[in-house]
Amino acid sequence: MNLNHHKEAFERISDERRERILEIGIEEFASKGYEKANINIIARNAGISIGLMYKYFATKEDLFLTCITRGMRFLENTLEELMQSRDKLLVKAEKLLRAACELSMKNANYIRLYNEITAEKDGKRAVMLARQVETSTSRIYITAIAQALACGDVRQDLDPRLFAFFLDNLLMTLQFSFTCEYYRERLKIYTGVDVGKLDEDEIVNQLLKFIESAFTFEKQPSNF
Amino acid sequence: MNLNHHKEAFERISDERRERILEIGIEEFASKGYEKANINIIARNAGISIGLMYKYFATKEDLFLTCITRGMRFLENTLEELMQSRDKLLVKAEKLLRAACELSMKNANYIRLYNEITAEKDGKRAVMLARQVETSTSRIYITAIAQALACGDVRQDLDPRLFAFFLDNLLMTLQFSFTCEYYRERLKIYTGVDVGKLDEDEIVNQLLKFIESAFTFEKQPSNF
Amino acid sequence: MNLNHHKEAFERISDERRERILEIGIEEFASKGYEKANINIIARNAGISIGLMYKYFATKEDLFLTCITRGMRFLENTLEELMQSRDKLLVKAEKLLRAACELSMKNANYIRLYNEITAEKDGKRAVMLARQVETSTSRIYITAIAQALACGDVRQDLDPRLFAFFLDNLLMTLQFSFTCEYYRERLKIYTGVDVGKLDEDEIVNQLLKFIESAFTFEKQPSNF
Amino acid sequence: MNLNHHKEAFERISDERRERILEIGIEEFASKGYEKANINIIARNAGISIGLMYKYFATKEDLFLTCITRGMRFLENTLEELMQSRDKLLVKAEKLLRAACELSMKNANYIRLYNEITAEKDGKRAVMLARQVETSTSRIYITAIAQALACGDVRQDLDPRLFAFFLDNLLMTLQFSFTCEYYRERLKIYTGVDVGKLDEDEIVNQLLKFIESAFTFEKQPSNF
DNA sequence: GATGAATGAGGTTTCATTCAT
DNA sequence: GATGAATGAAACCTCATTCAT
Repeated sequence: MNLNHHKEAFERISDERRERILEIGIEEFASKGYEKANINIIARNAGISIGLMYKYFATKEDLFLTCITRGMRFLENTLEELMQSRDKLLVKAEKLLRAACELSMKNANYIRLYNEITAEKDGKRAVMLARQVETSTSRIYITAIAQALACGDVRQDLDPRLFAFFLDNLLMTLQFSFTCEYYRERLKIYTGVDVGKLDEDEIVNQLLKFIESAFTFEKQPSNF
Repeated sequence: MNLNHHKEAFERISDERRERILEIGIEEFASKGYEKANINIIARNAGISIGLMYKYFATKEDLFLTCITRGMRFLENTLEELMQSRDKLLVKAEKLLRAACELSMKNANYIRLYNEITAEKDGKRAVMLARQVETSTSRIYITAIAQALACGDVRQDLDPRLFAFFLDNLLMTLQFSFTCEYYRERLKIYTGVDVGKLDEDEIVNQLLKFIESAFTFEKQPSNF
Repeated sequence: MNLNHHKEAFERISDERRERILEIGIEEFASKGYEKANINIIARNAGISIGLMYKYFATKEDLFLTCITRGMRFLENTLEELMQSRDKLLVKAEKLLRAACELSMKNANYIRLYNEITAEKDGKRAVMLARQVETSTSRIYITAIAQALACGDVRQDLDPRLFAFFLDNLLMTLQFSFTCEYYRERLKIYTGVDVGKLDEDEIVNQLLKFIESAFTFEKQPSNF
Repeated sequence: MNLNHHKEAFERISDERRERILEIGIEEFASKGYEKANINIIARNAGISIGLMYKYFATKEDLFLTCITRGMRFLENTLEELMQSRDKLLVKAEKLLRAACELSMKNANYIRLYNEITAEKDGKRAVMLARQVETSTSRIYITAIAQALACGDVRQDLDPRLFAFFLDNLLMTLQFSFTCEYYRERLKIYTGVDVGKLDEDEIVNQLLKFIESAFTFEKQPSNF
């Protein structure tokens, strides 16, 4: 699995230029989607010639993949930082949710980019992208839950892998709901609240309750 | 909100042909995405000329919207049928999860199509699509949860709208995980199990636990 | 020179339907021009099927030519009627001008159709059209002027053919100026008067002066 | 009123290429009309790719408008040069007529292009084109006639705006008659002379008489 | 005679990619 | 290294015309 989708020349340029190209690329791909994004426009907005762009990236796809790598690494780093604390799982979960809100404000494009790749149709590319993006993230979640399980902090009948999966599903959709057009409208429909007047704290609090109960309570035999 | 995106002529043709066009269209849009889908290919595969296609639909977008309407209505009907029983909420939830699995086998393309529209980038179209797709669904969930709340079947501190939202998030991602390339690989990474060898029952069972606890247990004061 | 551009079947239908088809056709060709006119729309507006249209006319061009024939014959008849009086030339001229105004109100589409054919680019079709439309008209003008010349009603140094030509040029452009989009705006620019507030009588009076002097006064030797 | 209908890139290319593109474009539009003109053919004939054509012009219409602007500016300049002399009106008129003949030989396509726009059916475009083409021209004529009126060189009862209008009508139709297919055949019919054997001088001379008398003689009371 | 569903060639436009300078 | 002019395949869409019923 090679994460390098750029040519050598791209490594030799100044950090500033490299950042600018990726930032502009992410903005374009996140706001228009892969197909509608225009590499000529990215080059212009980044202040370099299209010819130079092709000195850095062999194809549009390679530029896209490099943007993805960059964006997803950022999200991953944010996650890693949060999760390496010694907090209990649900404290981490709360931090995660708060961080998700903050990311949605400050780094919406990274999340939109993530949304774009979750809709990838090409089988091979989807597999490659998923491995690149999800491997490390999933490990972090699974490990944390496994630890919590070992400590007895969570219900003993849960499967760490699957509960990690459900947890990430909730986090992912929450982030999409704060940043991506379709999901934003969907959230509005569910809450009945107009966009902009959304009480994000209330959502986080309720989701926290949801997760907390899901993770901690085992069902007792009942007629329920 | 007009759900009719076809021309009159489309209503006059045989059911068989109408179904065929939509089926082929859904297949194309679901497998390639809107931009890469090719209406010439859809026409050819549906066994009609491109000119005739344009007698039925004014634009590629209209064909797409008609496919969406068709696919989403199917999913909605399936949901409605399930939810109109007098079962308790968690029984319904289990039925939902089982149905989601079945849908993913038999009607994968409908779900892939849904996945495609959740990545819509154009603001106005996203809003239109979300309203068309989510309005009825959200109402069904919210109503069911509100009833359960009234009956005391679920924890009293939950917000029906938000819990409906979380529930649908879990269901939606589950379905994507069974049908869409990226999500499938992601699920594989989380479970560590090779695609095809997936024990879907185990996933459903765990998710059911997850949901059940989330919905029924209120946290008691603790040092947790 | 065959003026029949329709199939036999077109002669066998009721006058009413024949009139309707031509009227609608003239409307479409006059308002959109030949290329943009849509024969399917003409059929629909005329209340017949497109198949039947092709029973009456072999091609779009044939329909167009039949519309032309019809419209131009009407203009020709109007002219003939006016000119067969025993009035002096300038009285006829005045009648012509008044008639031109009236035609522009009541039969604008015929004149717009005439305008359309004056822009014909295809050499052969242009020749055919000109012969069909101008032959009789020109003869009428030339004859009238020749008679006036013989009677001594007009200056003796004029060439009847060329003065007929100039006269018709003035009449034709006047009619275009009352009915065709470009010429209407052009007239507005020349007169400085807003469309609709145009004093058509004043224009006719001035043009009459213009023509009268042109036709009647011979230049005397002068230092002018 | 923006006369710039090209993209920036069109300004950066060599004069030679710019001229070639416009020349070829004018040729195509003049000979086939707007609808039938084919930009792929224009590009090929101009020796550039279709992609490059679209680097210069956003749409077919923009290319057309740029051709128009170019052609009409040429005609306007020619007129301006002629009319800025201190000659008396009728001397100018004669020069105009002679120039019209010459233009018809050397720059027939410009006049054919003018003919094409006079048949414009779309209201808004017609208005825009008329303003672009006729504003300056009309002013030149009107001013010249107003001056002649002030000097007593022409009859005192003429309206400068309308007589300018009539004069231009005669000039315009004369030019069309020398260059445009339909009008050429029409002229042939009026004169009875075969194309090519036309005595243009005789036409000009007669038209000069026509105009001269129209402009200089006031009708005296008569029983005419 | 009458219908209108069906055809498909052809035109406009986009944009990833190349390459001479 | 850097430029950006140039390419051309490919997609959407229109509409004159055909033909089975």
